[in-house]
This record gives sequence, structure tokens and C-alpha cells, in this order.
Amino acid sequence: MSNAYNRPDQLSPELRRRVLDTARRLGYPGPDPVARSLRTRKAGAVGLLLTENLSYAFRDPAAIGFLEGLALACEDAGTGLLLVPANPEREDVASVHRAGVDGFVVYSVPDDDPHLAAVLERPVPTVVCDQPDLGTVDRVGIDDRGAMYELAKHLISLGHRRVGVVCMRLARDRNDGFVTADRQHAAHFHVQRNRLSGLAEAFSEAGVDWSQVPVVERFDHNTASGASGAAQVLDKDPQITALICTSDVLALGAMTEAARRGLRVPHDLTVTGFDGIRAGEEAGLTTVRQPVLEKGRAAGKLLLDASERSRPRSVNLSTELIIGKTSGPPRGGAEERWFGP
Amino acid sequence: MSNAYNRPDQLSPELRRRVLDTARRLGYPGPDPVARSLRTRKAGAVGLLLTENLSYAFRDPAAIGFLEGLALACEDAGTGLLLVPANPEREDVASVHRAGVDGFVVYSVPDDDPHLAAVLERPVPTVVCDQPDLGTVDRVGIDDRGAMYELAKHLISLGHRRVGVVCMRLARDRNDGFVTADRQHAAHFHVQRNRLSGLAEAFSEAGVDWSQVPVVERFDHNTASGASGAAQVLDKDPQITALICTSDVLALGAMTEAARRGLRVPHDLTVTGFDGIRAGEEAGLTTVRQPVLEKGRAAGKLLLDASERSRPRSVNLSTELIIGKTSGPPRGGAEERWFGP
DNA sequence: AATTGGTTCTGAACCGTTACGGTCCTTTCA
DNA sequence: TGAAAGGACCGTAACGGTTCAGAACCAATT
Repeated sequence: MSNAYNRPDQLSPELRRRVLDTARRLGYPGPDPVARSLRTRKAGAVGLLLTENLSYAFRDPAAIGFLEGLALACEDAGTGLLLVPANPEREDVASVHRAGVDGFVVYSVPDDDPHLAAVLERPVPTVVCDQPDLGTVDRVGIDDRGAMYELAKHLISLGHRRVGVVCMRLARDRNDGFVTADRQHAAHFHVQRNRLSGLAEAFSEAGVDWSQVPVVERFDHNTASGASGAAQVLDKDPQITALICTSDVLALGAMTEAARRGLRVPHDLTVTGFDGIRAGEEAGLTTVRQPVLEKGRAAGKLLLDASERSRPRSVNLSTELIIGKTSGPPRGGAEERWFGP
Repeated sequence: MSNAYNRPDQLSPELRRRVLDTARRLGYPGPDPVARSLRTRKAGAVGLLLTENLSYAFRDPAAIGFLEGLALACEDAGTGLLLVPANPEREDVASVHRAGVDGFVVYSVPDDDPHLAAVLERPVPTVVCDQPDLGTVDRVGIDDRGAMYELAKHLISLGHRRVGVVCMRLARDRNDGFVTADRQHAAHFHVQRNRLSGLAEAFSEAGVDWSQVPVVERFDHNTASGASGAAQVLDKDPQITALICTSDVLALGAMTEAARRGLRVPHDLTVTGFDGIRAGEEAGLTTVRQPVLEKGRAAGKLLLDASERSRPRSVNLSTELIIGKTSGPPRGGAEERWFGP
């Protein structure tokens, strides 16, 4: 029976035809994929765990790029890609337990997420992306800290000393407002924590007291958040000369807010982002470009490449500092500040 | 055993603790989801079949919107969403057979696609979207023909009689060039066929000989195709006053090409799209807006709503004609043409 | 003491497939 | 003609759960 469908060479064409005929006559719909998976111990799919509502992934350009890369890798391998529903509000990890997959890709979830813990308990290979290196599973990511450090150095060389920051959510709880030093350090999102830490390091080295720098957090990740975050920072300290955002989406929102206030970018205010999305490129945004598609593809390849599973691998992709039209020397000139009070 | 995990009320807490303890000690990783699926006859996932390389879906804004809506519906139901790899080049339907799912959503594939045929043979509920009504499975879509008819009427009322068309692929074979009347009629993509037919009907009613209208087809769906398609139409007949594109993405590309030629839109050339994507909105594109997200959500709901499975349902969502800044009367004025030779 | 009722626990059947090994039949060659 | 070899076919045992019937046990009632 099974052979008739899957192994035509194991039996005579005549028998095969007869088997298939009677199968059709009896209304047999073909081998059941689930039973096959049970027997062969292969599900033919990899699971993707996202921290957000599934639908969020389709709104964030960086996430879409990652998804595209991952889908590409899966397609090459003829594997399905299962989007696992993981509502961050409910702590319901049943969906992780229920997922019939040969492996998991975990993309940018908080490091204390119960879904992540549930994935790690499953006896299947796993790749984490934009997460801390767990040492036990494969990882792919970028040097968020170093990239942001470099961006900060650029701003510092332009003469910026009084800056503000708008960042994405730092933990699972909603905190739309200013961020304490403690919260920055304890951030559960690896990516955000490292970007902030890169900034803090660079500016501290330049003699700036980082604890005095206004850092505003936004739970939702969209341009509206970028705008309101920028407003909150500018209200707190109208004297800042640069607004550093930890994503392009936030930066684009910040630019809208700057325009609303009549601030010219970069003459009156420098704005920077992170990611290198298309819309940012079109706006001439100064940012760090990261290879989101490659990240997805690398994650997929790592997961599907059975060889060398001996010890966990860690892949770091390279980023590129893009100096666009939204960064420039602070109003009044760099020199004034260099030698000022 | 099973009860210890899933039915805590069926046994005493003491035994449950003991069972779970020894399970942990033996390194038992929890119930196997595949075995459970086999027994319960529920896979906990729905499959999505797309005609294109999986990764294409993440480049097309309309497809992303659909995906988002579908993901939303799945999330609400706690169901996974399996992206089934269906390489349109190879006729390999094994991926469809291998997919362990409780149902399929089929989105905009050619009506002669072998993958679609394979899905219909599987004994699971199916919803087709942007496809002809098969009568045997649920369907969700819009009135492509009527919407395009209305758009055409708008152009006709402005005075346009000499027009050109750029459309998406009409069949599985690549044909980057002009389209015969035969090919238009026999188009295997339901959506494109109906949009063209709506145009043909409206312009025929206005006395235009549709067989003389240049219609150019592009296999790849991106702005570059829109630009080159527009170029091909304009080269063939530089006198046309309106360029009708069957998608916003193509229309945006056409606008680029118009600008390259020094044609002002809409003064020298009217350009229209279809879909109502964000980028088109920002460009002030005249287009038909369709509720892509709602389409995805409706497809998911239809599939996951077990009730009233008696006879196939068909859902038509409504569209809206958006008159933007890219359409206007033809150069020389409408009247001149109305009463001209 | 026997019946009844209720709860907790155990064992076996079943889901549908694939892998494996054994039987049988045909062919080939000494 | 007989033995060996090989191909075609078939039967059966897992795979790892869920479910359900019924056994075992305890307490309360007659």
C-alpha cells in the first residue's frame, strides 16, 4: 500500500495500478501525513516562535525581512514553516507543546518568556535569533552593542553631547515613559539591552553622564510610538541636539514629530535609526543597516543543516553604518561645544 | 500518563506528582504532538498554499496584508499557520501531501495549478481566495470585474478613450509582452482575468475597440515590471492618455517611467492602480481599495468555523473606488474628444 | 454481611503509516 | 533436472499517544 504511493520501484506496475485503482474506488484519500510523521519521526516543518501577536510580524519591516529569509531557506529544503501562535499576554505554552515540528526558530523574544522555556524543553534542535547566546542551542545575530557604539561615535565626532533616546520595549510589562538605569540594565530584550549599552559606553567615554540622558521607552512598535516618544524626550529637554532611536520605524516617527515642531533635520535636530529598512533609506535616514533577510536565511540553514550538530554554533552577521541626511553637527557648530562651558 | 498531563482532575494530586516526577527523572520530554495529532485527528494548524515562491509573499504588500489577516484569525483560534512550500516551477505536490493540517487556505494560484488539485483531493476543509468559485469549497474574494468596471467608467467619464494596460501574469508560463485577446480570455489567474474583462466591457460600451488596446503582461510583480511594462505600452502608442495597471505596485512603477519620460501625471498621462496599498495612498494613486486584511481574516474564520459546513459558502467583500491625484481629463480636454473626429 | 455508589487506577485497543523480514514464485545456470 | 539466486509480494510490529471499559478500592446505606 505504502509502496504503491511512495516506492513505485518496489512493485510491479500492474499491481501498483490495481492497488491505486481499488484505493480510489474505496475513496482512500492517500496516506495520512500525520501517521506518516509519527512513523518516520519527521514532521517536515519547522516552527517559528515570535514574541508578538502573529500579526505584528507582518507590520514590522525588519520582521518581514527575517521571515522572508527564513521562508527562503525552508523552501530550498522543501520544508514547511509553521507560525506558532504565542500570545504574549496569556502564559499559555500549549501551542508550543502542540506544534508538530522538527525544530524551532525563536526570533527576538524576551529572555524570560515562558514560550521560549517551553521550546527549550522540547527535544528538537533550536536556533535562537536576536537573543542572548544560551550556549546550548544555535544562535544567529549581529553585534548590536558594537554597531550602536559605532553609531554613537559618529554622533560624538559630529559634536553631539546632549542627546535623547527612544527605544522599543525593554520587558514584557508595558512602560510607556522614561527608563531608569536599572531597567536599562535589566532589559529582557537582548537586542534593546545591547543597543542601549553600546550607546552608554560610547557617550560615557566622551564624558557624558549617561544617567542624565533621557531615555524613553515605547511598548508598541510603530511610527506613532516614535512620534510620541520623541515628543516626550523633547518636552523633557528641548536642548538636545540628537535623538537616537533604536529602530528605523521609531526614527521615522520621530522625524514626523520634529517636523510638527518646526525643527529642521539635521540642522536643528539629528535623528538616527537602526535596521536599514526601505522607508528609512528613502528618507535618507542615518542608521545601522543589518542584513535581516540573511539573518532569517542563516537561521533556517543552521536549523536544517543536520551536519555538525555536535556543539552549538553561533553566527554573527556584519552590519554597516549608513550616514544619511538626518545627521549633522549640532546647531551652533561643533567647535562651540567642544570648547564651550 | 496522558491524564497526568492533560486531565489533572482525573487522578489524585499525589499520583500526579509521582508520575510527573518519575517522568522528569526518566527524561521524558512530554507528550509527542504528532502522536497526539494522529490519535485526536487534529493537527492544530491550517495550511496556506501560495502560488509563488514563499518568499514572494513577503514582498507584495497585498499578500502581506492577507497573511496578516489570516494570521490574526488563526491566532484567535489558537491554531498554527503552516506555510506550505509550493515551488511553481517544479510540479512537486508532495509538500501538499505531506502537510499535517486540519484545512487549507489557497490564495491566488492559477486555476490549473497542480498544487491546487492536490489540495482539493485531500479530505480536509478548504477555502479558496481570489480564485473562481469551485462550488465544492468555500470561497472568499471581491468583485474584481465590477470594481474594475467602475474604475474604467470613471476614466471614460473623464474623457479617456485611448488607453493602455499593464497587467500581472496571466498564466504559469512567462510572457513578458503584449497579450492577445485569446490569452486575456483564457487567463488562468481569476483575478487578472476578471479585471481585464471589466475593463474590456466598460470600454467596449464606450465605443472603444478593445482588441486594439495595447495590453502588456509582466511575469514578475514589482515596480521594475511596472516601469518596463509602461515603457512598452508607451513605445507602442505614445498617444494614449491613460495607463491602467492591475495592481498598485505596477502603477507605482509606471509613475516612475512616466516621470523618466517627462510626462506629468495626471496632466500628460493618467495612471491608475488596484489594491489600495499604503505606498499608493501616499502617492495619491487613483485606485480600487480592497480590504486585504479582512480577506485573510474572513478566509481564516470560514475555515475554522466548524458550523454550517453543510454547503460551500461564498463571501464577497466590498471594494471602494479611490479617486486620487493621478487621474484627470486627458490632455487637450475632455470636450475636444467628445466632439472630435 | 451484602448491596450500592462513587472514585481512583490499570490495561488494552486503536489511530494510519512505514520498516523489516519472511514466503513464494520465477528465472538462471550447472 | 535440481539448486541457487533474485524479485515480487505480504504480514506484522512498532511509532506514542488518547480513550474507554472495567477492576479495585473505600465508604455509606440497607
